[in-house]
Amino acid sequence: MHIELPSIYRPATCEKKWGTFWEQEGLCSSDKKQGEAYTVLIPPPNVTGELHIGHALNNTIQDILVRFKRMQGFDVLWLPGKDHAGIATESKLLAKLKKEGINRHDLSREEFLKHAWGWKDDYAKAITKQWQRLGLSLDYSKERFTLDEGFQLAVREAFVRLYRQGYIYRGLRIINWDPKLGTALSDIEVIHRETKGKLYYLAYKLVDTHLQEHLEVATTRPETILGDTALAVNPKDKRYQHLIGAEVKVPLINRTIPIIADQYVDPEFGSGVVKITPAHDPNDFEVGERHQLQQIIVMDEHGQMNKNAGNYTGLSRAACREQIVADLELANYLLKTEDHIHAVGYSERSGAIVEPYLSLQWFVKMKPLAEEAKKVQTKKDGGIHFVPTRFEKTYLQWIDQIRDWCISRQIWWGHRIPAWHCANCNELTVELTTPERCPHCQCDTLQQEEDVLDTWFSSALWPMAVHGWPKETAALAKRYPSTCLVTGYDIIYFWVARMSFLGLEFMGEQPFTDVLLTGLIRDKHGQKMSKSLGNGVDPIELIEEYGTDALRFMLAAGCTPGNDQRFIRENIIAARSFANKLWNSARFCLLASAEQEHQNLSLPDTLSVSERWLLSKLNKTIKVSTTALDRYDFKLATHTIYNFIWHDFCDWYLEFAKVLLKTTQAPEVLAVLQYVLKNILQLLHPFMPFITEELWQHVAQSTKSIVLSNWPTNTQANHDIEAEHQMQVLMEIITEIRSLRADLNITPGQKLTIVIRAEPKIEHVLTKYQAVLERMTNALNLTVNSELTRPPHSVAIVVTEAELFVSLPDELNRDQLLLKLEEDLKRVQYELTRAKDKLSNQSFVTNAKEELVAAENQKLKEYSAKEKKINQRIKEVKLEC
RNA sequence: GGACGCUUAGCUCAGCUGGGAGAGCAUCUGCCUUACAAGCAGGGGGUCGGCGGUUCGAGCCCGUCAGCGUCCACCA
Repeated sequence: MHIELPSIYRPATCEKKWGTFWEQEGLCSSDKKQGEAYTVLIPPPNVTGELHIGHALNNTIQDILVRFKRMQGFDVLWLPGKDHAGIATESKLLAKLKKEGINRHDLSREEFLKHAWGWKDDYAKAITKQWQRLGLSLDYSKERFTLDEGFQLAVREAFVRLYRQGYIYRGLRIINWDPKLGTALSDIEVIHRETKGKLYYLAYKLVDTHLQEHLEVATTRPETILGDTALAVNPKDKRYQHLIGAEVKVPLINRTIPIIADQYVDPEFGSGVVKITPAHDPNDFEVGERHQLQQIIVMDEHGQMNKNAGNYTGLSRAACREQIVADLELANYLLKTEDHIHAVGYSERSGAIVEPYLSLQWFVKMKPLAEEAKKVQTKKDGGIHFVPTRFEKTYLQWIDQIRDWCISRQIWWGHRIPAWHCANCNELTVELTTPERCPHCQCDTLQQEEDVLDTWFSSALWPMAVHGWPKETAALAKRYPSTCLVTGYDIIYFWVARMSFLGLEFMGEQPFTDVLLTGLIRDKHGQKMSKSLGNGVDPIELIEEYGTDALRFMLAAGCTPGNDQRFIRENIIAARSFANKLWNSARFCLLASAEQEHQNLSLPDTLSVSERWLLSKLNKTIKVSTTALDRYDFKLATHTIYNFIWHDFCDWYLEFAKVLLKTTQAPEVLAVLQYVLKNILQLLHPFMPFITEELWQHVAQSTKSIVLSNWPTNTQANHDIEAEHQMQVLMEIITEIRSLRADLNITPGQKLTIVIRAEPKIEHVLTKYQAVLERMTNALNLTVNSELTRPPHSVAIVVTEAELFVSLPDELNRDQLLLKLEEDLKRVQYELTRAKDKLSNQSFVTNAKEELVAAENQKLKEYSAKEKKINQRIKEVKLEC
């Protein structure tokens, strides 16, 4: 086999090739293999736009797991899909249409949906392309969409069942209203931000002025006085007890409202008097219910004041506030204003200030679902395994203060609610399929509910619906629950909890075993990436600049589950360097064996020290990285593999190999090179799929693709203590000599003459590796013998089981010889004292673990020996002088 | 008002159940050594946020304070 590899790895040349290869060969399709099921469902990205770096992280993590498990022999399914993302998509699409001069009001529902599906197709395609560029080994044949036919069935089924269970109801409640988009929102779609506002103190005049002139009432939303139907005080508040039951006039409009007493009022806050606006505040709504107060809605669905607002009809919320404040001031109703910081709710999607709004909506009663989930979660060994575990608390916390979920949305892009209103008898019918006649009055004037469902309602069914639920499919039996869900901690409430609730309700089992939470990717200053700040990074741009494998490796190496990660460009550059390093180490191996018949070489039964050492290190690497991956410790896994490849393999072994390949040891070196390279490629493959596949094709003939190869296991030599020790001695000698060179400014051009006096047990190793030692220390005439004595004018270095005597060029001052020895002595003595101190501490000896005490004793022995030798050398040098 | 996280080398971060402070990048010195200058070799750099406690022994456990950050919560 003839090999031509360029000396720099160029990602672009092989990324495209292997992506299509995997797909065409069906290497990533599921259900082809025997073996335990390993199922991962991609969190379906919204079809609102293209993927960002956060997706790249999340998807890379899944791909790593899935490739790893596939190689381990699991029957892996990684299922792709996309989310229709109701409000998000609809608002983006509307903006786009507006730009094109198309007004939503000119469109029929059908026409709009046609546009929406067109939009969906465009973005779905773009996203798939991005997935492929990231090298994701999804089973593309199984892709789902949260609005596809199967989902339509599943959503209806879920809705109807919940309705019949009494868990879904329709009711007039205060909900979060987005006046910009004209739809209701759930509580968690509202983002609360501390906002500077004003607290207005208003005077409400009493009807019976004998009692008191007026009451002072504080409000942050003065425009809502138009909907006031009472003032409330705390029943225990002595200041106001005599006023309970009295009446006041609403400023400006002079409507008479009562003063009521309710526990809800905190006497400590403000004046202890609260205005009650049941139609525009959730708390007031509840107070209103308790006291049967009238509910006056003063705004329409666009946030404009409606006809109940009298003179203010037609004004926007903001304009109305301004006007009312001015009028109040003019009429002396405004006692004072104070600056006030309070939490204002903004719509997650439109950014509009959310209006608490009385409205007829559909809800899911969450308590019973949440309680079941809590029961399961708090059972010993039960529930979802969160990684990191602290997020279990987050999940339970939400459960404990759960409130009903408003699921109806006044938009078009989504699952239409399967409910029909009868124009004749006014009854409501909830059915799986469109009823022909009203079951109540038999008329045929049924009208389907206009509202659609919250996107997250269908997303909540993801783990079931993708496998065909409500049908009892084989896939469902095999793939539910899925093994691991990888998602951001920011959607635990939106998604994870709701999947869990509905999964338990419909399947009786949690939808996933593990939930791995990833964090956000922030910019280098720790700022959240956002479009408005312009500090985001495009994964595709990174891929083009550094390659997919570098991006993936960087992401994995920087990932600590549950924690945010900063994007540091230097890190991806380092990852690219690593890819290049790997590339060149493979080149070395291939070039070395190019002259040989390049077959799959088998490892000889007996190996030399350096080879045994390398395999021992490899086995440790396999062991550590395998368990790390099983524990979702991507940092440890990447770090371990990186370290093995760069330092053990490249820095040490390949340098040894350069010499050994010219000796009789060559055949075993070649076999080991090939064996280790293959293992390296496999270990790295989940992280860097493209480069490893490319190189695999050059190295191995055994399998068609590295994807199909078996994950390395520890079958070869296990932890080889003897070889590790002997290699350690060789490395120590080399490092010491190099260090000496640098310390004494001996240029590489100057060859050294070195004499090594070795203890008998290591002598044969040093002899065997004499040529290696010579090359790596740039020495001439390196002699190994147990009988050698120190030549004059040489530096002595005492290492484990050997002494080195390095003859120095004449011009070097003899004092430097002494200096070196004395420094060594100091170091050794420091270690000695340390060990002695520890061992003389009786408490340490009795309390510490046995191994620790033994280790200290061992040190004491070794360093004593070294100290003796060094002192001996010092004496000799001094005599010479 | 609750809950949680972070604070370790100039930068970004690891440090598993307590037993001698680590990596990558950056920096300094010397090398274009026949895989790789996106490289090689050799260095320097940290009172692990402060204080107190437990322990023979604390980056790690407990308490407390400070700074930064996130989530949740109806306080007008």
